[in-house]
Amino acid sequence: MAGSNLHAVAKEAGVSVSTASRVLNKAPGTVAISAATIARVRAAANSLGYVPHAAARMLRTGRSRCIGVLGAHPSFFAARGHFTGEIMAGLMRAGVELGYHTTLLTGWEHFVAGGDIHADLGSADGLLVLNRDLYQNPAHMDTIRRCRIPVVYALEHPDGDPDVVYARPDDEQGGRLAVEALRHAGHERIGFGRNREWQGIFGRRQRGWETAMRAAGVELRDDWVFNETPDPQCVAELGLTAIIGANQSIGRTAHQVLADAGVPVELVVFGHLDERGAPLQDDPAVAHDLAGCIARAVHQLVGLIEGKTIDRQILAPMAFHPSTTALAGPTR
Amino acid sequence: MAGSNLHAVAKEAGVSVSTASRVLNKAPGTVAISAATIARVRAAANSLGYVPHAAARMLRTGRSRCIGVLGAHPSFFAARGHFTGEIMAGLMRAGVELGYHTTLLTGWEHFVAGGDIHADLGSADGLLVLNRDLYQNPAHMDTIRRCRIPVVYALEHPDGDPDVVYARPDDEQGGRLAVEALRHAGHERIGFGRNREWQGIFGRRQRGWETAMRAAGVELRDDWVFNETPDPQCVAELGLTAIIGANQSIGRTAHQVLADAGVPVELVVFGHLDERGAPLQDDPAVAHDLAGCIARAVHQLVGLIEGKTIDRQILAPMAFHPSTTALAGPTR
DNA sequence: CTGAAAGCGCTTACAG
DNA sequence: CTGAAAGCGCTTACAG
Repeated sequence: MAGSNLHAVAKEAGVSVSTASRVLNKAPGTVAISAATIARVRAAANSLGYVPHAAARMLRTGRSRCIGVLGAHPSFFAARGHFTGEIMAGLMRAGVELGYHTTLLTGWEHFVAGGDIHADLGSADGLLVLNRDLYQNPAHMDTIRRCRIPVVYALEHPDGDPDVVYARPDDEQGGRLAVEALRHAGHERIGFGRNREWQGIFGRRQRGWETAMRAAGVELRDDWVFNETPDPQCVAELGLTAIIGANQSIGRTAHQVLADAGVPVELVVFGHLDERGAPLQDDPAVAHDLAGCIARAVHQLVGLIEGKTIDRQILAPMAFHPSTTALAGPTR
Repeated sequence: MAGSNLHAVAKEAGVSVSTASRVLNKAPGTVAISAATIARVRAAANSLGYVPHAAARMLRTGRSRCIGVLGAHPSFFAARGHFTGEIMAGLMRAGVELGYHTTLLTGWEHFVAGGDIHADLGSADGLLVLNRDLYQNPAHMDTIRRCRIPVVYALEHPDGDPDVVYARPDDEQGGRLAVEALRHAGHERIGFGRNREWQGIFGRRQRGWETAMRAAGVELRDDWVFNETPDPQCVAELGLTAIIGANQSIGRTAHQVLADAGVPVELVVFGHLDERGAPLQDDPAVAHDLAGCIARAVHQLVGLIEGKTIDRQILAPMAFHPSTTALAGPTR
């Protein structure tokens, strides 16, 4: 790199290495140093383009200012969709804010193959887990625990453990929001479409729907929930006039299938926002700020690393975004 | 981490730290060590769960086994599309193969804001540039050069510099491929649709189209290329029977606009493959293996870092993927 | 074939 | 207010 080290800076400033280190590292006021010394060391560091050697610092302090991100299998990242971009945006934003690096733990594949992730985690001060396969496997969890570094979960997280730290969208509240929007437009009989993926997230969205529907005094039946694609005849018989899609694709498909079968329904989906906060889908949607959520998780993690008190369980509220055309009322 | 160090391993094995280090690091046969010693050190390291301290090793060797990835602004990652996922997949694949970590240089935003990226690059052995804003700015290039670490470009790269190292899809060959496919179906008058984004990539695709068309003896005119959306009347007058879209969105839109105006054309787009190598779009497409390309770029970079001889300019061939329905011939 | 020693660059008690 | 010294864990000439 730049090549100059503390020794050179100290020499240039005419002070000892210790003093140079103190000037450059200690928060002003924390330690007594003369103003003249401070000025000379700063000037020397500047003129030499001094950049602290990260490895040396880490060896000494035991901190790398680097967090590991345990994502999913590459094929997940390679899946269609907006997902990865939001995650990246959140990671970078928080990294810049906090002065931390972000390492993709490329060892993940080794890890799930029964390999040893210790080497990969070795230089991370903390671990951000974005992966639900992981914590559902006790052996994997044990491996992570042995690393003895703070762990924060985003997106999905182990349930029922009060010590777990996470930040995620409030999917249940999102489900209630979707019901509210449709009820406001006059709908009373509202179905819920999901699939068997993402049990945690889709499950919470469904629970929100259930809660809001029950609160509105609607008698729910199991067949108001469909998997993947609804049966138009069944929807017609149940008299559903609207559906909520646990994601955009499920909602879109269901909407289309029903329309084609002459059973039109109104649709609200769970969707995404773009980087300017505008909804990414044309359908009316309940959406979360995923990038913001990831960024908050990183803040939690750095808080843990640095021993600060933090909110250990963050639920980020979702918001309803109407489409360009207002929600229509029941047509049947 | 695990807490045990070389010292502990050496003690357990009854050898010196030097010997333990040699056993654990030198390639077998490189250095003379007795078989018994090797066995004892290996056993000790295993039983203690020894993991080398990355920072200490780096401080000593000056190598971090970590490469920096200078991507784009988060808003780019957050854009719709398949892009980021393929990049991630390529990075992870190569990282695992080569035993290198991958650091997202979160300092990019600081960098373009005129900040100093040295601190971020400090611990990277090499730099992968995925960003075209960067090398078009002399000041940024200068900053990178001062880091004195090897640099490899993927996706886009500076033109005309014979020393530059890159791996990217062969877009020009892809353009020729698209023409071939359409000519094979009987088309002779083939237009090209692009926009003003991605000058480098779209320009090369266009150049491939030009080359193949000229080679086929077709007299090209400037108005066979349209920006964003074609003028149906113009297309009809020119007698174009097919178009090539520089990406899927441009191609799709143009195809639709022309069909709506009663000027149907056959369409081939530039597209993507999913992680199993299947095309991601319904239209007939010329597609590249972007993840593979990124992985090859990482291999180049690690080759440079480790002083091996490498292919300095890699052009990965693209392939034509017909859709489920074969290409139709000219209809007008 | 093996070990003792130096040193990578930094931070931090400790001693003035 | 400042400096000399120890030591983080490792690798590698150097000397046996």
